[in-house]
Amino acid sequence: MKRTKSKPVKKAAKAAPRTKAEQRAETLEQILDAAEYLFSKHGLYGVTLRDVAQKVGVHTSLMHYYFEDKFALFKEVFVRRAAVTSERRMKALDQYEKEVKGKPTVAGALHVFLDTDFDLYMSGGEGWKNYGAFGSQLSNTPEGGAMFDEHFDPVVLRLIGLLKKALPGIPEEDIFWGYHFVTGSFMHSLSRSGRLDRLSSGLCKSDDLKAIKARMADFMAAGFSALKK
Amino acid sequence: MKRTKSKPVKKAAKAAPRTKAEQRAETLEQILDAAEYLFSKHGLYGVTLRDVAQKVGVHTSLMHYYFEDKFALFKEVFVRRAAVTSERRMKALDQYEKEVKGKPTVAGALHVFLDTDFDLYMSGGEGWKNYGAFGSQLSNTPEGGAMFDEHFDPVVLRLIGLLKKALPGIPEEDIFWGYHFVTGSFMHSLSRSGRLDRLSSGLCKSDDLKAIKARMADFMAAGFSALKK
DNA sequence: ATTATCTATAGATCTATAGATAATGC
DNA sequence: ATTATCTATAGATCTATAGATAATGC
Repeated sequence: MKRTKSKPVKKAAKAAPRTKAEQRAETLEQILDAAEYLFSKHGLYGVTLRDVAQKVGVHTSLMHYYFEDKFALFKEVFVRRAAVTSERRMKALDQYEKEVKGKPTVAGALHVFLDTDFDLYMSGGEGWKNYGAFGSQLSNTPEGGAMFDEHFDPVVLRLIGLLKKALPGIPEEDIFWGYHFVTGSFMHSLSRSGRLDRLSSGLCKSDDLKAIKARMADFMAAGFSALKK
Repeated sequence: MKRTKSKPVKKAAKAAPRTKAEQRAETLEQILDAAEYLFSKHGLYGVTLRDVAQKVGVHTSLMHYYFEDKFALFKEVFVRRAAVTSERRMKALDQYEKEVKGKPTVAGALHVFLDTDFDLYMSGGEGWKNYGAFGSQLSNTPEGGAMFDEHFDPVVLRLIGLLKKALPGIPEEDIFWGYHFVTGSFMHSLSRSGRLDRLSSGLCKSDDLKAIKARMADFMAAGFSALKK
């Protein structure tokens, strides 16, 4: 199963970068973008450093100039945007709690947690879409586990805290299970795998994040209410 | 990131198989089991034919005797159990519809669809658990899409049909979106990634399919009810 | 003077095939 | 006589490094 190689993405007539620092930053970003795209399609082991270099339009050995090895590149792809989304969500949850004066609802907290990220993936450009697919693959992977923990657990625990406040009668483990369902659906949505398109004969498009955002938080909030026995 | 090689799994003192057909079947099964395990950990590209051969305890070239190439082996791992689960679920849904005399409920249909499979993964032994992790990785992958479609769409459309009956007022696309959420959570559960264990400080175990089965169908059924506007 | 990029290449896999050997089957 | 398994090996990558060249920086 030979994969079709993608065309180099580097601009033919690149405006000469002024300083070395700028050039470094530019090349780094191009490498990370190319790697992100390729990893999102084929995973860590399905991409070679040569693939990445070719897509950027530079020599393979440059990969080792900027990154220790392939796994270091992979981790950097993960970390680069993980910091952005975590911070955004954390701030949004802080603000939400302030707005509701410490009395959150399940639907409210879920809307903030999910919609904030959906907005980012919807309007952040190709890079963020690729990152979503990249992360969704990783999330169902043993290798991915540890990376998610380190970078996302703080925000997730922030959300869990709000859900506990909103659901005082519910056993803690039920809230974790509820979150487990939420994150599975959310990650699957970011994969935009195209399965739903074929399953529904085109009625729904799996890359229609707007449609998903419009439904997901309320769907899940209702689910939480079913945990009350 | 060198992975630790797993020990060969072949019995030291294997009871000599009687016929060639039996021997063939036995070896095939060992190869598929080993491949299933390894693919579930590292994905298609993260496993070499040599890895599989070593785990079985035979020579690499035997892989090519039994399978055209690596992808053929991968597909066979997928197909082997896909047929089993699809048929089981299909029968269970048929029986359910008969029992309720053509008047299904959302919760009822989801319980049959999900619990039937959870039972299989819970009591089917190591092989089925590995297959669950294998499939969950695949489900968020572009490569996986097409394979799922072919083998699972019929049962899924059977479920969708029941949900439509149970929710006559709801637009068809909402039902597909609801299913999208269900399958994301379900597949994530089969990954048993261990993330939830760490997130919840051990309160929940991601391989506790019994706990998931006890909550998921009702959680999702409540979610569907939120789609009514 | 320092840093970004490329050339050349070693060493380690990996896939796949041809052909030999060992075990079952009439 | 046929089929299961192994030996040996070709050819194609892949990662990683050493050292050269080209571009910026004082």
